[in-house]
Amino acid sequence: MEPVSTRPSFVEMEKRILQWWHDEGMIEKYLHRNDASERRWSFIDGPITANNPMGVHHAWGRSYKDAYQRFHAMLGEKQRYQNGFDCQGLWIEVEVEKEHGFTSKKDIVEYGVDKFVDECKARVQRFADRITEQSIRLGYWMDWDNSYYTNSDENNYTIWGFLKTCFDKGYIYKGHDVMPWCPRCGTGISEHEIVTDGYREVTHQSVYVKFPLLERPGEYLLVWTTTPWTLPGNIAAAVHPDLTYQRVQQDNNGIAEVLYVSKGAAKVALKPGYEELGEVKGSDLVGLMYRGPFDELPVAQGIEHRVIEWKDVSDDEGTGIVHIAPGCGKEDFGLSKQFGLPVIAPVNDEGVYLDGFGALSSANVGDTATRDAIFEQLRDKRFMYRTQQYPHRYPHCWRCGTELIFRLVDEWFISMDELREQIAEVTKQIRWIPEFGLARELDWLKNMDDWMISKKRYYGLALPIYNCECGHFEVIGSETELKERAVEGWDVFEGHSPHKPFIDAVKIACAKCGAVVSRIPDVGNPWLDAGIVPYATLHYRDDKSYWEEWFPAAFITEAFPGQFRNWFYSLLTMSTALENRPPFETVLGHAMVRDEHGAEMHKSAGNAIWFEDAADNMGVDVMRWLFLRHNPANNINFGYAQADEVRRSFFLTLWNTYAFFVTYASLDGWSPAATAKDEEQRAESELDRWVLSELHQLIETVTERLADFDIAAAGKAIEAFVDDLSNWYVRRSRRRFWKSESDADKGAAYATLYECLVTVAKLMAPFTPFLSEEMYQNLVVAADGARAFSPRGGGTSEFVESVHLTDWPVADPARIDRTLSEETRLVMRVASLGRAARSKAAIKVRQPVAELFVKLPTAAEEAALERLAPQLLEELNVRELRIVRDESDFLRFEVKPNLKLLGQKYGKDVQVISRELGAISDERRSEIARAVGARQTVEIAGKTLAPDELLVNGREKEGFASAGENGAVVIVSAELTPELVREGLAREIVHRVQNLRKDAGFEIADRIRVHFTGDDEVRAVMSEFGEYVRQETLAVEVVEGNAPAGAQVESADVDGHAVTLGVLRV
RNA sequence: GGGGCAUUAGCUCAGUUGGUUAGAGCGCAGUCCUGAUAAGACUGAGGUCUCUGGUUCGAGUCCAGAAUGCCCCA
Repeated sequence: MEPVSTRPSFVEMEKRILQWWHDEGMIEKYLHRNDASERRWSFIDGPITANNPMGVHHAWGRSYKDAYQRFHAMLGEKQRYQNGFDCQGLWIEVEVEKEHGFTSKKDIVEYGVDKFVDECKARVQRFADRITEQSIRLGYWMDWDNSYYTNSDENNYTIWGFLKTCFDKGYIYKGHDVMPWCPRCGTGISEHEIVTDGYREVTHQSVYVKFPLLERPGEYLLVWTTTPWTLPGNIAAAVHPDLTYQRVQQDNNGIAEVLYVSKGAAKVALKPGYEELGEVKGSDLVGLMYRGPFDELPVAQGIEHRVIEWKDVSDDEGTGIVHIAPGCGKEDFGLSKQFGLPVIAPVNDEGVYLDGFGALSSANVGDTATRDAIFEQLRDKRFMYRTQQYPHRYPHCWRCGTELIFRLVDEWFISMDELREQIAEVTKQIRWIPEFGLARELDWLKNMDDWMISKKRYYGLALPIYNCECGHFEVIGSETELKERAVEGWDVFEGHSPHKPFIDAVKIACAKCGAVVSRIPDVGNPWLDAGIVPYATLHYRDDKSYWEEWFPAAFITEAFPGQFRNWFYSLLTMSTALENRPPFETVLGHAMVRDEHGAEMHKSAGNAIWFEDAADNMGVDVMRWLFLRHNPANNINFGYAQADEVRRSFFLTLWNTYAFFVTYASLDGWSPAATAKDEEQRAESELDRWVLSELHQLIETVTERLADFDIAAAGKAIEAFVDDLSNWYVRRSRRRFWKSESDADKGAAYATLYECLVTVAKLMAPFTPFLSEEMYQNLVVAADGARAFSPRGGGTSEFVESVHLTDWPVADPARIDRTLSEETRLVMRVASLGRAARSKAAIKVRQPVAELFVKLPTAAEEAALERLAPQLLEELNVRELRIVRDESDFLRFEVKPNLKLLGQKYGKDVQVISRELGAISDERRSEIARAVGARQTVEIAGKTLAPDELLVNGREKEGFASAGENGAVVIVSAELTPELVREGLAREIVHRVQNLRKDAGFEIADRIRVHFTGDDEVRAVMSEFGEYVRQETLAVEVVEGNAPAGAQVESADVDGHAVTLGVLRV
């Protein structure tokens, strides 16, 4: 074994191991270790967007992906290890547009769609390569040469097949509707994309407008809108028929005007100073005709404006009279169909007014100048009432940030009418972690609209929809079908991927009228690309038996914000339509990464942590541990402070235990080959038996928690074990390792600690692949123990060169002794109380005390403590343990009602019993305590109480240093004899000599000579305990007198005695 | 506007079917332990368990309402 530094650099270690893995082809060996296995575990990777480098938030999900796959690999299950990249869609187009400084779709067309699409593909490849590198640095072991790309032909054609199935079932239709639209990107944005990512708080200049009533000169409807650009599209005004409206009179520059406004809105909407003339019902206004604000425009000729009724009108904001522009709002469009209203669609796909809008034509609705021009016109035409700054949440394009508009368009949809229920049924067959995921998904399914699958863009799935002018449309389901149906352009397309522009060269003949039909120019919604993955990557089209073998996925995991309506939704929808089966059995969702103070990470805020920086500063094992031990349902506060906490309190604790082992085992020339003969001996050590019991319980727990997708609990169990191992097992066993003779007990200690360390390395391999490998290489491979060691003590036949090629540890029930675990827990608790008692008595632990008195609630605990007394006495530096059974001079008693039992039995009389017990005398209390101890009944407040209906606790009396909890009381005798004081002084001197050795930089095995001077007491101590000091400090002799030159010397006051100590290496 | 979740120490969070003195980690103060330990132990300071009402012998826990925050859907 190589020496182990106690000042490790985990980052350097990771880089060294990464290189070693690479040199040895270790990933390949891992990927194929279970090729011959009959057992399968199917994980499907949700494609990561190959549009930017990977961030630390991706590292969270990828830590889960890697850890669970590693776990199942160690279980011997065959896997596919296929990573995926999401490679098509608007997000990539937007970035490529930015690179070129494009501002609109026209720029793309001028540049050339073919070149543009090629650049999108190139960008995707660039970032896929980058993410691959980063993932490898994370220790993520995947079949990197076999990653899937959603822009692949297979992925696209499999979606074609899905769309064809939908078409055959009659789900596909062309919709004519008002949809959210991004004027910059020139495409519709589906509601799936808006809901969370899209809404932002903005302030708009809203406007109150007067619509003059035709039949009532001088009277006006007051309407309000936050989108003034829609006013030229106004057709109607809607009121709630049951709402009360006020007629008010107000002076406008000397002219009295009568305004209609809902009663509830009047105060907020109206300018101050008006006279109430009366009230009318909304239904009274219905049917009134008014003059529109832009009636002079060519497009408005012949349009009549009237008041309609609409139950959704409220007067919470605005005026209670709603401006209706059917070409500019979803509900408005619905009303136009209901009332047979005409529709004016004012803008083109760039948000620019069409011809026929007078001075507004060619103006962009996104410009404030356009808005101001509209306001100016309203003032000129005396329609303006007033404007008002209005803050509200408004949808924006989730990719480019432009404010969306609502626009009448033709888009293609998958109808959810029939699918909705089926998807819900499929969804219920899946295990959702956290559990609320199921409800969340079902809620989405219940409320979602039809799936808008078209996008008027360039780089994406070519929707295989062929829409003939005769009204007939068809969906092509595969490349072969397209070839068969092609009537022209196949030669142009052949050899290209099914992307624009080449795919568009292919035309088919209309099945109905025979006309030559082009593909619709639209591309597909990118979630189609990701949702088809369980089919496309598993050879659904060309190898059904392979597909059946791996479908459905046992497990998927992603960050859940957004995915309920994105990836999870598209997976469920597509699989339901194709096979009516769940595409995955279990889904683990995790929350978001925040900065170390809980704030959202933003590039602009400067609090984002780059993956590479985190890897180079905290190390990826620490990063993985941070993520994996966290409750996935909660956001994680991620930063260097948290990382350092993990590194110090967990990694270093484990590492130092490991370093301790290697140091002493090397010193003693211990080898794991000796394990077998140590086996018998260690059965005799309570400590060995205990820690092995804990270890095998740990194996059980970690195995079970990982199998149940609860890796955080597994991680916390490992942390707890490492803490016990270091702070109890090693601490209590230290002298066994340290003693100079190499006896059987020492061998047992080495064998035990060795088994613990090697097993923990394996259990941690899915979490911290680097640290585990480092420990395994040194403990097992370097020690040539791979052949000789197995946890069971026998020899293994095969040399296993990496921890990641080993089998998962199996718990040995024979090793588990739960009673011993509990008993040791009791000793630890009593030790803790003992330290507290010492602390109260102000007697430091180095000072021996004569007696420790312990009162325990049960006889079983008393027996256990007596049996394990050596551990306790040594830990607390006490000569004798005295179990206190009856009330004694040290104790007084507390007697309390057992409310849980008494409450159920006596109801409100428990108050009487409680009062009575609180008021009894000390003598009576002692009597009761004795009676309860003897299992006798007790009379309280006229009730006969069973012993278990009272709780008796011992408490210390005044004047004794003690501590207690849960019925256990621990007292130390504070009386120190001169002999004890001298021994304490001897121990103090030993401690100081040890520190001098350390300060002098001596090796652990170095022999020294100790020189001392001091007063009579010191001299007496040295004559009595000199041999003890010598042995403890590895001194060849302890001599009185000043140390020679070159010695490490310290003069100090030790417990009131001036002492000078010097140490010299011999 | 509708629905869901949350609110516990300075910060981040646990808290079992309602039960006796509400916990942990970090941070703070002091003491101690240590030839593996940059770790650890003990003690202390720090809580109107968001508020109001109700059910109950008894509420951090159950119910209703309010406030605040987050999420989902309009």
